[in-house]
Amino acid sequence: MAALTDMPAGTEGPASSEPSPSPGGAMPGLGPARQVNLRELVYDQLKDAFMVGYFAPGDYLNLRELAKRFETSITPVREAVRRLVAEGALIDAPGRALRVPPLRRSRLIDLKQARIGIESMVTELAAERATPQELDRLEAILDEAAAQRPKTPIDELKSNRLFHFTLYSSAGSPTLLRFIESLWLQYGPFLNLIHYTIDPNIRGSHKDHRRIIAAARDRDAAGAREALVTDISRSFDILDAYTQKPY
Amino acid sequence: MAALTDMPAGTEGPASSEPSPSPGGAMPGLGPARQVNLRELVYDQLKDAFMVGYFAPGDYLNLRELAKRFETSITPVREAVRRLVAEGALIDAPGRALRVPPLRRSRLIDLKQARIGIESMVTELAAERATPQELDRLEAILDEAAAQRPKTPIDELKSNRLFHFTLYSSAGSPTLLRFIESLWLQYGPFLNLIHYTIDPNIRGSHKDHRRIIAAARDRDAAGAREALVTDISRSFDILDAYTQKPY
DNA sequence: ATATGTTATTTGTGATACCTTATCTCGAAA
DNA sequence: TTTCGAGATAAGGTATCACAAATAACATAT
Repeated sequence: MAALTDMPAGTEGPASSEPSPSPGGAMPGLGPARQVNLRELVYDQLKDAFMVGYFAPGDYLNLRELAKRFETSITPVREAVRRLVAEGALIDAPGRALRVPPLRRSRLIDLKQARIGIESMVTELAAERATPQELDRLEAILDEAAAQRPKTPIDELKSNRLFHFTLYSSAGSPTLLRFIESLWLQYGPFLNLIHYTIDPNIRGSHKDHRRIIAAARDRDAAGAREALVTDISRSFDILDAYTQKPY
Repeated sequence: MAALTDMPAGTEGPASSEPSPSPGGAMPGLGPARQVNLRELVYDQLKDAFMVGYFAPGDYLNLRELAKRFETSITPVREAVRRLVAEGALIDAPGRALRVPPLRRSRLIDLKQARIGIESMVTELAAERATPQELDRLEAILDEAAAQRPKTPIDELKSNRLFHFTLYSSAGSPTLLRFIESLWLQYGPFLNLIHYTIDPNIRGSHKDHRRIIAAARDRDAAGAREALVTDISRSFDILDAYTQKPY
């Protein structure tokens, strides 16, 4: 079904919500206690799996099998999977089957174009609007990633993802941010190819990332955009070469 | 629950698939007979409802009630609604409620920005790639709409939608097209305000549409983009004025 | 041996019952 | 009169069950 044996652990979310002042004063700070539903839990795990390239293009998914893995009934799995279909990470294949979109050159081109178009737009916005604190935070993410060692490919992916989405958040456009999530979800399965078929040791794009931050500090939107386009283009070029090679 | 009494009828899809040559020769041309599932039917109807402004910002939806209307169990309704949530047309409101996103100025600005950003990008692509036949088809859509009379606001919306999506299809980017669908879905409820609260007789944007076609014929991507931005901006300006008025 | 009809199995889809939680209502206490 | 909490009600979430379609495996006939 998939290329790996174990499902990756979910991303550890941002610490928690701020502790509210307790009414009595002696009481420990308590926060809201809302519980999230199974649908969300399953979706989040599947999303993380996609983002790190757990699934490969062309893979078939099976509701009952997933339900067994998540130890739930198929209902929450079904809804999570349906959402992934809505986001383009999965498609309805002939015969009621659920499938990770297979590798097709035209799709790769389309995705690349969409990623560059939207993410560069959002990068420009972020360059114009990011506060110095936000830029420091971005810098810290890169420093942390650089210091981390040993660094697995998954670590690399996670810090890369963290950097990009932190950047994009500064643009202040929830709508476009959602689309970018969808794009990364669709892009994820290609990472599987990069990891397990092409080159397990592709170098990160720290240079480009630093350039983006520097440009943003100068409010140089065009410069930030340019660096971002370079960043995205690189990963797609690797894949593009792959689609031309005979299997 | 919503502003209207009856649900709008679904858009009549493109005629059908081409008839395949029959094996015997004497047999009438038979086509594939696949049936679509209830989830899709419900979703399509809800989508159309959103697109024509059937729901107003802030409306609450109720699964059981919808199921009664569609004469299905809540399961297909639930999945259709979940998809709409994934697409941003609905949100999970406090208390497990499903709600059409309420009108907020920041959201309006974000949507406008996203629509202009993405749709102008796709318009440029379409201007560069559209075949003469496709441009003729666009022209025909406008002619047909102009000839139609009497023209209800819904008719106006439908031909407007047909024009835009036909245009965008020429860009050849399924990924971006999906995002635009999502944007229109999110924009839909604002139409409700325009229709029933502000001005039921807003004039169409045929001028801009003609300009887009003319620019595309000249392969003038920038010109097409400019006309499109004008087109989109107009509708948002009306709403923008509304958000400043006291209710 | 190949082609074709049949059966079994798998799997997504739809319906339903039950559970949990949020909200509302009403009444008792302050 | 106001406040607060118990109970009632409603609604979404989850688990199951039943169904239908598709596929695969099997068998039979030519």
